[in-house]
Amino acid sequence: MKRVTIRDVAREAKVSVTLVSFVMNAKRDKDGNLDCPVNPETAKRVLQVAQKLGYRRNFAAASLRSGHSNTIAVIPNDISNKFFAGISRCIEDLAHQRGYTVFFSSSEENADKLESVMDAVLAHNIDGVIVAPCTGGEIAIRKALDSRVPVVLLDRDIENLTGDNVGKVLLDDVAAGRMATDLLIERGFRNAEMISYTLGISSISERERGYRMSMMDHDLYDHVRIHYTTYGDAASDVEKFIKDGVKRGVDAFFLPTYSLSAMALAAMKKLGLRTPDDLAIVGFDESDIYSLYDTTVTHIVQPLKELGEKSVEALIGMIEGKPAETIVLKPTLIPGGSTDRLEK
Amino acid sequence: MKRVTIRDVAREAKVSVTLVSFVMNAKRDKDGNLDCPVNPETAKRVLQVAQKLGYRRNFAAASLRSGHSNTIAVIPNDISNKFFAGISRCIEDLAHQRGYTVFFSSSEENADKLESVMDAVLAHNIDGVIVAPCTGGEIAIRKALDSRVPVVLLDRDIENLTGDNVGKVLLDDVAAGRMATDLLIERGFRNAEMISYTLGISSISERERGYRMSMMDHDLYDHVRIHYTTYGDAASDVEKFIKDGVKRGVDAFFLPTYSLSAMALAAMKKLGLRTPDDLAIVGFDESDIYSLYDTTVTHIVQPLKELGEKSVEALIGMIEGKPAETIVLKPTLIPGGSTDRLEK
DNA sequence: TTGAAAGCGATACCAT
DNA sequence: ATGGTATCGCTTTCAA
Repeated sequence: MKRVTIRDVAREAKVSVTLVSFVMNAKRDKDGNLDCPVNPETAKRVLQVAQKLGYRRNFAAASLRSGHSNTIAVIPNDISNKFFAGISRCIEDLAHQRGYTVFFSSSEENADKLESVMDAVLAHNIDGVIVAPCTGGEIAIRKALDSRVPVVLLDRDIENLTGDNVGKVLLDDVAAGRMATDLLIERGFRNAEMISYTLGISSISERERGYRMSMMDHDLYDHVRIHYTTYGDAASDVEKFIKDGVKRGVDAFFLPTYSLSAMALAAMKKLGLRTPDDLAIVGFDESDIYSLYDTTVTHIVQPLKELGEKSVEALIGMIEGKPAETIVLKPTLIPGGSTDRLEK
Repeated sequence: MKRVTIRDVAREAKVSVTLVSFVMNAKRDKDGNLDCPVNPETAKRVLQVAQKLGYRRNFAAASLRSGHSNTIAVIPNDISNKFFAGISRCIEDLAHQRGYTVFFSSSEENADKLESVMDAVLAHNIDGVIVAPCTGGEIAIRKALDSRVPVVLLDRDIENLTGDNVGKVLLDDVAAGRMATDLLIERGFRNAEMISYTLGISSISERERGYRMSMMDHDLYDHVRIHYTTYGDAASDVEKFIKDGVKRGVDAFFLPTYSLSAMALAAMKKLGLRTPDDLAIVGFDESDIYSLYDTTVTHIVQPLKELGEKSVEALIGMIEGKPAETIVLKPTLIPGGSTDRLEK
């Protein structure tokens, strides 16, 4: 089955290739009419012939000639991460609806991988990129900007990256940290500590900032303590932090990512600690485990759908020449049993 | 910054575009030498100039001319599904290593969506497709085959789809169903039932077959019972099945997918039932909840890495002209507390 | 080992 | 409203 080209359609419909091209690119307006300078009769005939012959546009040719591809790339830091799995779907839905194809490729929290993905992206004439940058990702992102490809930073900010080709869709991470800590304090857990990653990523450090601010506001400066770990060491470190913490009289932990939350719950199970009796817990992001753990877990959720959709809108806006936007969305706190006030 | 083309490089290096093309496409052999009919000196110069000018191949042009794209598409039924999130990464790693770019797009368990994704895929000159078909996906897949694009069916079989352009990488689902049921019976849970989807998908119906076979082997024919639900109704149906089951004296349930497992555990929590005391449970696929639930949950895991890698290998093999393969991999059973033998 | 030139299949510009 | 044609950047003969 040889490939059907625009020329075959033109010949069969007895019109020029130009006409066929017009028709194939015409968008339907709300009345279902083709909005292009073509006689409706002719257009209909072309459409029928195209259908009959099984014509399919050759993207490579279109992209080569026009310089754009109607394709955007999404580069999460980790595709198997529940947060991004959810967001991906929203991004894809909206982008598709706007006539864009979406291309996913994870950076796996690695700057070199991000750079190689970015090279592929640029080689593919991709019109715009949504990226959750990993540490050191600035170089790769500047490559895109140098090639005049607009970028939306999703979830993680790089502060000294700005310009009319850089949009941002972020969570109000300070508010998230504050919310979590405020709740703990209000419920009587005044000795609340935090476990965090030494990742150098804006979202996490802002959550830390929120925690600190809340503690200060409540005159608990002396109790501020953030324990740091890395991806590799987290499992054992978290267990250690919790064990030591309980010994020292810590009554609550705030976990600013899903992975830390899961590890904390696992560690508590292993250590035979119960929540909120031995330790109150505030986790992050949505997960089945929060509702199925021995006690339901209080956690902070991000507005996935909005994050995804806003980033697509911002990106397509930029592709179409609108100025870059920075959008900051609010988190929500879902209370569970893990922060119930203790009877004294 | 205007785009640098092969011609710019040729001019600067004082060679023909042909030479540049050769050099840019040459693969390095194990000694690091470029395997192409070009003087090593010249090649080196070309490479340097390309580097200096910041040359990047224009994929659209290459693909238009050569007819292939070194790109494969992966179409899972649900990208936010943990099983596919894990497998995606393995697929991407290996494909990338083999010089292919990977393109993900979910069918969301919807035949129309699959068809539209497939259209996009075919329009993009994609060299091959790995797909986990949803019900009714046969039409879309035949489209690919009609265009001579090789396909690998991953995880789910369509039996009457065969040919030298159709590879298959599947789990031995009958064995999975058998394993689960054998374990239950061996541990004394003879009144084991199953909850399943009316999806018409091979993997699930084969798991049912395994369950039935095991029950028959143990002369428990009278106890065979499979409850059916749909995605939409699952949450409430599962709860109902479990509640009724316990009343009727059912002592175990086998849940043949992750989502059913999660819902069963949630339902039990809600109904105040404990495992294995009130009901033994065998779940499917990996999840944090299996280790963090009140009692650890026995479950069956699929060899994600192998599934991913075999499918890439099979597909690339077909792209390069090798015959199609069918590969069936074995599941593993991870015992947990949810099937502990009850003291009488 | 090197180069010239012919397309791949669209789009875009300029005519009509 | 419709058509002619140059062109996008590369790969691929074929010839030197």
